[in-house]
Amino acid sequence: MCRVRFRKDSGNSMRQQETKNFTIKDIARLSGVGISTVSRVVNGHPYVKEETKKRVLTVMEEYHYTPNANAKNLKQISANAISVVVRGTNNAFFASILEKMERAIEAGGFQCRVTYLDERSDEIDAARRVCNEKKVQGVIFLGGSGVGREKELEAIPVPCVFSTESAAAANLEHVSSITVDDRAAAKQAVDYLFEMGHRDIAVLGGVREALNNIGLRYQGVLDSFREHGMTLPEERYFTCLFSMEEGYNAISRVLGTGERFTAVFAMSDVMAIGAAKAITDTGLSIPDDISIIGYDGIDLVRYYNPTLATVRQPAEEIAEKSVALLLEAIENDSPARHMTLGGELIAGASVKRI
Amino acid sequence: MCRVRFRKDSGNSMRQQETKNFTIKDIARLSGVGISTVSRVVNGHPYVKEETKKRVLTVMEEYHYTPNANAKNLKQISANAISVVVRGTNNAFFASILEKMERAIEAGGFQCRVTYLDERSDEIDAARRVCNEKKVQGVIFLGGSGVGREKELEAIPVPCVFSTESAAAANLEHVSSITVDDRAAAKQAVDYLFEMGHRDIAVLGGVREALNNIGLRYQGVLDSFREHGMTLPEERYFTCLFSMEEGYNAISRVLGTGERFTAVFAMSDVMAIGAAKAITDTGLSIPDDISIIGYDGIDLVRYYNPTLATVRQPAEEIAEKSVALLLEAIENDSPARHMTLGGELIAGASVKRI
DNA sequence: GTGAAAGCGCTAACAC
DNA sequence: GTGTTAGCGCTTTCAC
Repeated sequence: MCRVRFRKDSGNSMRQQETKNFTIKDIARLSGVGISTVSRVVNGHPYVKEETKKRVLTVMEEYHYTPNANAKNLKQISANAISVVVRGTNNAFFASILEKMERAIEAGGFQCRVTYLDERSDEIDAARRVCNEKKVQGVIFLGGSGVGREKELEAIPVPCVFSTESAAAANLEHVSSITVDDRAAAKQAVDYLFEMGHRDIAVLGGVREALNNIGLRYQGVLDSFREHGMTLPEERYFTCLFSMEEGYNAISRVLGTGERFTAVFAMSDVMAIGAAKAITDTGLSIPDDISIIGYDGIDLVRYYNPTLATVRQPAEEIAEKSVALLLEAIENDSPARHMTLGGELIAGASVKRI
Repeated sequence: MCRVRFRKDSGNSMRQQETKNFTIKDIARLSGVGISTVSRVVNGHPYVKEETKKRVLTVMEEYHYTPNANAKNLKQISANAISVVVRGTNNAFFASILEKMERAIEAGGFQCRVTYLDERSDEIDAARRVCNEKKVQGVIFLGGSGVGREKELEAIPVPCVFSTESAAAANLEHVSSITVDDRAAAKQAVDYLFEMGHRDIAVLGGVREALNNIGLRYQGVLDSFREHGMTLPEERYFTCLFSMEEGYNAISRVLGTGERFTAVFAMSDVMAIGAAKAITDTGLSIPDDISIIGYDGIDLVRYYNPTLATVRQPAEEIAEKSVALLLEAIENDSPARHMTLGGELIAGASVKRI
C-alpha cells in the first residue's frame, strides 16, 4: 500500500524517510555507536557514559525510534511481566477487578500484559502461548477455569492464579486460586428474601454444573430453601445466559404466561437488570409486586432504578489477593494456595418486606 | 520458576518434556522433514505431498506445537490483517461497534487484531508500533483522534480509518474517517425537548473544545436554542467526565442547591444514567419533575427505569462503513473519504410533554 | 516436492 | 564503557 501511496509523489523523499522503520542498527550508525550501546540505553542498563547516552537518546527521539517488540521477545529470557488472561470482554464485573489488578501488579514492580479472550477461545492455550512468546513470570486467569485441565496446566512453566474460579481440584503445585464462597453468598441472598417474608421465590441463573460457580450458587440456593423448610420447585428455576437481554427474555416469557412469584434471585447483576425491566414492562412494580436481588455488585446496581439489592463480590480484595498470591509464588516460590473470600449482602430498594 | 518447580521432582522426565517449547526445528526433526516443509504445512501452503503433510500434522498434534508469533511477525512481510485500536476499555458504545467490526473484517477475508488502550496512551504511536510489528494492512481507530497529528499519521504506512471522529481536517491521502453528524444529532435531542414543551433545559457534557465531538454536540445544542429563540445560560451547562458516577455527582450537586430545570440533555448515555439516579435520589421523579435524554444509544438505556430517551449513533453502520472504507483503500487503493452518518432519535419514557 | 541457508531486529555473552 | 557476535524461531528465496 505505502508503495503505491508514495509513488504518487515520489519526488518527496522526506516522506519516504519518515515511513522507514528505524532499527537499532540505524540508530547505532546514526549516533556513531555500536548496537549494544543503543540496546543498553533503550533498556536503561548501567555503564553507559552520560554523554553517549544523551547522543543516542537524541537520535532516537529525532527518528522516532521504537524498538521492535517481536525481536525483543524472541530473544529475551524473561521480562519481569505478569499476564492477565481475561475471559469475556465487556464484563463490568471483571473490568473492575482487572483495573485493580493492573495497579497491584505495577505496584509490585511487574509489567502487566492483558490478553482479552472471547468465550470461544481457550484460556489455557492462550496462556501457554503468552508464556513462551512474552516470557512472563506468572499468569492470572480472570474468569477462566482450570477444572479438568491439569494436563494442559502442567505445560505452563510459571505460577498461575485462577481468579473467581477455584482450582483447588486441579491440585497442582504451581496453580493457586482465589474465589468467593459462591455457595454461602448465594445462600445469603436467598436467606435475605426469606427474612423479608418471601416464600414464593424464583431463581434466574445459568446452566448448573456441579463444579462451576453457577452450580455452587445453586447449591447455596437449595441450602437456604432447605434451612427454611422449603424446596425450590424446578419450574421456579429459569436458565439464561449472562446478559440483560437474556434475563429480560426469560422473565418476560414466564410473566407473560400469567405465572407470578414475589421475589427473584438473579445469579448476576446484569441478569437482574434484564429481569427488573421485564417486570416493570409487564406493568408490575419493583418491589411492590416483585422483589429482586442480584449477584456480583457491579457499579451499575447503585445507579439503577430502584437501586438493586445484590451480593457483592469483593472486587478489590479479589484483585489484591490474586496478585499477592502470584507475587509470593514468583518471588518466594511459595506453594500453591486456594483462598475463599466472603460475599457481602448489599440491601437495596428492590427488595420489600412482605 | 519452573526450574525450581522441576527440581522438586527431577526424576520425572515426563513433565520436563511437557514443558519444553517445541520449535519448528523439533517438529522437523521428529517428523523427518526439513523445516521449510513444516512451515509450509503450518501456513497451509500448497505443494506438500499429502502424505508428508499428514505426518507433520500428526507430530505437531502430538507435541502440542504452537508457532511462535514473535518469530513469525519478525520475518513476515505482510499478514493479511487489520488492526483496530480502541481507545478506552469498558466503553459499552465502543464495545458494540467493535464486535460488528470484527465480524465485518473477518467477512472481508482479513484477520482482526484488537489493541485496547487506556486514556493515557497514544493511539497513533500504538498504531505505528502495530504496523511494523504485526505487519497489518490497515488500521481502524475506534475513539481515537487524528486532529493535529498529521505528522505522526504520515509515519503510518497503511490506510487508516478514524471511526467516530472526523479526520477530514488532517487531509491525508491515506486517512479516512467516518462520523456521526454530532452537531445535528445533538440538535435533534434538544429540539425534541423543546417540542415536548421544555424551556428550562440543562446540558450535561464534557469539556468543550472546538474540534472534538463534544464541541460539535455543544454547537448543536446552541443551534437548537437559537432556533427556538433562546440561549443556553452558561450556568445551565454542567461539565463532567463520561461516567455514571460523574454524571451523578454533577447533577446531585446542582439539585442539592435547590436549583431546578425541567429537562436535561446528557451528552452520553452513561452520564444520563448517573444524572437520572441523581434526580430520583433527590426525591424528584423522571419524567414528572425532570425529563432526561441521553446520547449514544447503548443497550442499557432500553433496560433502565424509566426507559431512557436517547439519540442513537448507528453502531452497525459505523462499523460496516469503517471496514468498507478501509478494505477499499487496501484493495483498490481508493482515495481517502470522510463520511458522515445521521443520528436517530429514540423516544423513551424519560421525556414528558409539559 | 523438499531442504539448506540467509536473514528479520534484538539481547546478552564475551572481548577489548 | 563499548563493540562484536551468536543466536532466538520463523519465512522465504533458491537449489536440487
